This record gives sequence, C-alpha cells and structure tokens, in this order.
Amino acid sequence: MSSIKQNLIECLKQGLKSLDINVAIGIGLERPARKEHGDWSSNIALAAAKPAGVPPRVLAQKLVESMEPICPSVVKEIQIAGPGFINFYLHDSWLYEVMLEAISLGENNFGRSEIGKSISVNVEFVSANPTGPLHAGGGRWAAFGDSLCNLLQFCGYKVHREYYLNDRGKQMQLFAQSLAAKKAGKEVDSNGYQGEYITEWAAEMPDDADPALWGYDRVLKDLRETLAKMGVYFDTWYSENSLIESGAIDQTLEKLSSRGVVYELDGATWLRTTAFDDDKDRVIIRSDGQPTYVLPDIAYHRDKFQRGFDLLIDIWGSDHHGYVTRLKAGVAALGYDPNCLEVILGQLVTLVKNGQPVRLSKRTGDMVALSDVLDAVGPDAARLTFLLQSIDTRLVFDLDVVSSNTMENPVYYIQYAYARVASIAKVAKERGIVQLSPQEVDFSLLVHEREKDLLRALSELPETILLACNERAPYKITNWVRDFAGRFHGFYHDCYVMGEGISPQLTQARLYLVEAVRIGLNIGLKILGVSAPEEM
RNA sequence: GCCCCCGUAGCUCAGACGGACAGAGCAGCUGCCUUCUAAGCAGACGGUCGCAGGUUCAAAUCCUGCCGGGGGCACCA
Repeated sequence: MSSIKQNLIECLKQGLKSLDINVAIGIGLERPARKEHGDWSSNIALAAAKPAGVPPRVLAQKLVESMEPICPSVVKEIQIAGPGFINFYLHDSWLYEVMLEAISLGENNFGRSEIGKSISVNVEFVSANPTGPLHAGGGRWAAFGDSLCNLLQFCGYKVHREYYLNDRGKQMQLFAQSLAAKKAGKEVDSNGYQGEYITEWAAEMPDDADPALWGYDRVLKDLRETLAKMGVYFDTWYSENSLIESGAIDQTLEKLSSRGVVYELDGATWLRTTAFDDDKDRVIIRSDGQPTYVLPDIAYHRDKFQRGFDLLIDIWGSDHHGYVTRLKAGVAALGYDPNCLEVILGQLVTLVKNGQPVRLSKRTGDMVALSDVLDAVGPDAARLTFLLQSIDTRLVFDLDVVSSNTMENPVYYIQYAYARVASIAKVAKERGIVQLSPQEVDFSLLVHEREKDLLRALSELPETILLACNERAPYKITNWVRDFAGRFHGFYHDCYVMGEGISPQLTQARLYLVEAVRIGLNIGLKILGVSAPEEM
C-alpha cells in the first residue's frame, strides 16, 4: 500500500529522467486535502519548473505524457490541476486491497512498521518524586509516555518503560519527618508536606515503623496502584539511592575526572559542561561534600547506556527545560553521543475545578490526586483527554467538563463507533448470516462515498502511525481515530449492512468493511490505551 | 538580559521541513429515530491564521522585529 506511494514516486523519477531533468529536490507526493484532487498529488512540476526553465504546467504535461505508459495499473487517471499539480486518481480496487490487507493482517499487524527494528529504547517517564500520590497533572506524562511506548513498539522498537525514583535527599527526609510528626500528633513543619494523605498514611503506619522506610513503601504502593488504574506499567522502577549504594556515582565521577572535564573551585567540584554547549560550568559536588542532582542524573544515564540501550528517551515537564543542556553535556562528557539521549519536554497541565485553576503542590496540600480523577472520570476519558492535543500546548484539564459534560468528551464518540461495529457483528450472527470467504465476495459493490471515505481513511492509518511515532506525537493517533470514528458514524447512518433493501451480496461486502473498521479502531485505541467496549 | 513552548472560528484544538478555496469538535441555530444502539447523522452560522516587515510563482507554514500568555536560566530537586 505504501508500495503504491513508492511506485508513484518511482514513476515520477522515471518521468523526470526521460525529460533529462535533474532535480536535487526530493519528490513530494502527498495525500491531497481534498479528494477532488485525487488520491495522491505531487508538486514536483512546481518545484522543478524553475531549475528546468520550463513553466510548471508545461512541465507537468510533459511529465504526465512520459509517465502514462509506465504507471502501475491501479492508476486510473492522471490530471494536471491548479498551478501545476499532478494528481493521481486510483481505481477503487486499491481501496479494496487496503481493506483485505487490514483483514488478513489483523489488529496485531496491520499498520506495523519495521523502522525501529533492532533498536532498543529506554523510555523514562512520570518519575515524580516518591513523596506522595501522583497529582492529576502527572497523568499527562503517564498517558503520553505509555502511548509513545505503544507507538514505538508498533514500529518495531524494543521498548523498556522506566520510572526513576528520586529516593534520596532533602525531600525524602521532609516526607519522613512529616509522617513522623503527624503520627506523634504534632504539627507538620511549615516546609514539610501538608497534604491530607499524610494524615491518612500516618494513621495507617504501625507505631514501631521507621517512617522513612515505611513511607517509601507506602508511596510506591500508591504510585503503582494509580498507574495501574490508568493501565500504565513499568518494566523498571529505578532507585536513585541504588546508584549511591552500587558506587555508580563514584565511578561516574572517576570516569569524568579521567576524561579531564572536572575541576575544583571554591571548595566545590565542577564539570566543564561549557565544553559541550552549556552556557556555564556546573557544580557536581557542593562545597559541603554533597553531590548536586546533576551527578546522580549523569550516573543514571550512564547506567542506562551501560545496560545496552541504543536510544534513551526522557519525558519531562517543560519546567525542567533548563537541565536538558547540562544533562546532555554530562552524557557527552562521558563520551556518549548526546543525540542518543532525547529529551521530550511537555507543557504542564492546568487543572481547573469549579472554574478555578488549582495549584498542584504536594507540599501545600491543595493537590488533586490523579487517582481521584481516574475514579471520577474513568481511565478511558482521562487518557483520551490527556492525548487529545500536542504535548507542546498547555493542557487545561477541567474536572467538571471531563466528568460531567460527556458531549465535550470525544471518548464516547469514538467508543460508540466501536460499540456499533460490535453490534452489527452481533446482530448478523443472531440473524444467522454466514460470512463467505473473501474470494466469494464482490467488493466492487462498495461504491458509496461513505464506504470509500472509510477505506481512504483506513489506508492512511499505517502512514499516520509512522508519522506519529517519528514525531513522538501520539495525539496524531487520537486525531486519526476520531476522524475515522466520524466517518464510520456517517457510514452507519447512510449504509445499512443488512435488512430490507440490502442485497445479500452487499451485506457480505459490508460485513468485511465493518470488520476492517473494527481492526482500524482497535489498533488506534490500543495505541492510545483506551478500551474498546463491545457495547455501551 | 538570554533560552524553550504557545498565540488560527465564541471555546478547545488540527493544519507548520511553503502549495490548490484555512479544517474538526464543543457551545448556539435548523432538520432527521417503523430496518444493524439518536452517546448518532445532515444543514446553516462562525476566521484581517497576534501585529508589522521580508524571502517566494506561491506564506497560517520560512526569516527578522515587535506584542501577549506560560515555563526556564542555583554549590534546590
């Protein structure tokens, strides 16, 4: 199917060659926004007109003439339009081929890509401090990270999901102190953790428990449960503390020293990050002997490389933007290729409740727990809401809208399409309709615009998956699924699969079409991590 | 002062390695349930693509400068 695209590009190349035109420019071939402009369209005549010294439409005309004899047989017609676009119109049969491909490959293989084959990637996401429950905003990283992992897997990458626990340092101490204080019936220190959960957990904590150890376990349990509620599971929960215990931090420091990028100044130890694109050098060991967060971070990423990953992806909130350069510098200072560390920055979530923005701070205690949001709106609505838009835009998560006003939540629109698909299959079965084998079915009966629209959209799924993966943009899958579901609703409304006035042959063809739709929706929903309900 | 993201319809957003009349959802208006679930479908309405220059046959898209919103520039994490 994408082989059609390759074919057409090849045709254009041949055409150019036969006209003795040498173009350095890549050949553009895309899906026109309007279907009147054909199934595929190229602007090559426009782009090559100037270097070739020929007016675009004239060049297009010559190209078409030279291409016509060599074009694949699915091409029905080639037209020149507008300023010089070359538009390819394909026979409907190609749509039926796409449909059969989807059916024969099924939901586990249709749209798969091999671009990530033999590349192992470590994706680190969420990684919120283990000092309390995840807040609602953290759901964005969970949903985004997990879906990105799904996408990478579908494109052949070997994916490892990882959560980094900053289980060392002042915040952990404060957390333990806050728990202990509550337990003892004392007021929590003003810079300690004030949240409601501290009170609850202190009550749960046995009298003889060590607040630091017990608290850590309690937090981990909470994090795991909340993420599981959202369908997010990690392969590794990596402890920062373990880096100290294993000596990895010391080793990293030695390694850096041996590479000559470390120096002492004012009683502190510095890393010469300016040698690797940073604005200024960074302290890695403070004058009081404590490492700053950078050093463990560098040691951690070194460890990831040592574990054999080819690519490291970190997903951070944009508030950590300032650390990207220095971490990359640290990685480069160790001799690793900084391009193998990819940091994706996402804009933070603004949570709105009762029309008012809510601050999300564990310390002050005004936080809204992700777990509660999941209970209120359900994991599907929550995930889809997080995956509705680009990670580059600020997401406003309005609790009232997501939980109450279902019309503003597209999750139902999409899931309803799936439920309708399932319903058709169910009713067909109840009516005793036996599905023939594809060879016995006449797919050329599928001529309704609704049917062809559906198949055109289906044909775009593989390239959409690839694009979404390469751009690290799961929301493009959301957009595709939403659009596809919409087309199905239109089909459902205008094209009955069975019943009065529908010939048995047409029913057979449409049953296959519906099956293909099921596969397409399923693939999209699985990548998004949203369930596909049989009925609603 | 420097760096990153955003500014497109009333609202939330697509479209951004330049292309053919700028798209969707929601809200509001108007139609459609005697055949597979109306959580649906259809129609109308709605836009100086933040502003100003520039490059180009062609700019929402690229360049420059402004304006507005958010976030960063520690011997805090």
